[in-house]
Amino acid sequence: MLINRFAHNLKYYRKKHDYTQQQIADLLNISRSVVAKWENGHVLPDLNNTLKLSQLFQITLDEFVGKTNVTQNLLSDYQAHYSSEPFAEQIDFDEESFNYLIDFIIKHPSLKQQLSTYMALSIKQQKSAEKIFASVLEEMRKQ
Amino acid sequence: MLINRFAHNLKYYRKKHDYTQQQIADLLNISRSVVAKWENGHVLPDLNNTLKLSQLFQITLDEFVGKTNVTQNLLSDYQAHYSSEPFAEQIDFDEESFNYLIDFIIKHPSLKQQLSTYMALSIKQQKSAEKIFASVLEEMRKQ
DNA sequence: CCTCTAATGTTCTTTTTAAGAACATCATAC
DNA sequence: GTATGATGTTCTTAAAAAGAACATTAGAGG
Repeated sequence: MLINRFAHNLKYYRKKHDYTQQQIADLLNISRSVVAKWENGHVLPDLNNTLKLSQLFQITLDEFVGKTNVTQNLLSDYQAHYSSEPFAEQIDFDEESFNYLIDFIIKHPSLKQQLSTYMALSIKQQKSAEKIFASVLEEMRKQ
Repeated sequence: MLINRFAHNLKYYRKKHDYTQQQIADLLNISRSVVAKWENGHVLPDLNNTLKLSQLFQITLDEFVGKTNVTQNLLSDYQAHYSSEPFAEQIDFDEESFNYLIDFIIKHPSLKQQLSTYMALSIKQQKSAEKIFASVLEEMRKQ
């Protein structure tokens, strides 16, 4: 979902450059609450402001909206490693979403931490946890 | 002016691909006259439609809006994006565990599916889900 | 622990801008 | 010249975002 990807990326790059929302708002001559709504996925900005933000952060628009496969070089390493079946086909088939997944995790340290915790659990615990996650996610997906 | 550059580029690429305005409109599920207004610099499209157009024409968003200095090497982009703290150190120091994480996800399709579901939630829902996951994982880690 | 302040998130109203329908014009083939 | 497909414009409506005000959170310092 574009609005989510944009929200994540805006927040990520803003913090990376150590700006407050107010500072961004001042630079764009808009209200600070608008920046908050962009970052929380409530609204999308117009093209003008999107372009200005990309220039401010010195990233491409494609990166900003999560279009470019910025992790492609990393992924090609894994493709080489997993060139035998059946995983090669899996990667090829889901390449787009898989890239996004990697990028997402890189930008969400807390998620990465949770995944690390999850991986450190026993298999049995992992299965239990997975059932819980599945239920939670399914209920939320329905809303 | 962005609106002019966009207009010019849209018309150029549409004709290059031999589409009519009606065909573009059909692909985007919008009125044909809207495409005309985009092409004549009366209005700018939203980000969703801009992205769809760039994908349809297989051009970058940056080219579409006429943004300059877009030709960076993909690898250097990747390194630049992740080279500053705290993520550079994280990648450097945790590269092994990051590799393991990727490896783990590839080998657990159900986990990957759940992550995809998670990423498709709204930002608000993601935050709620994350709190639940954190609690569950913390309790399990203690056992 | 509490307090304070800066920073951020949300809601409701207003504003702005774009979408759409209808009409007008242009381009091209015959 | 006509006909038709394609495109351009105008006016109204709709949709989405902006903004102001309020609410909540995060973190520093005592």
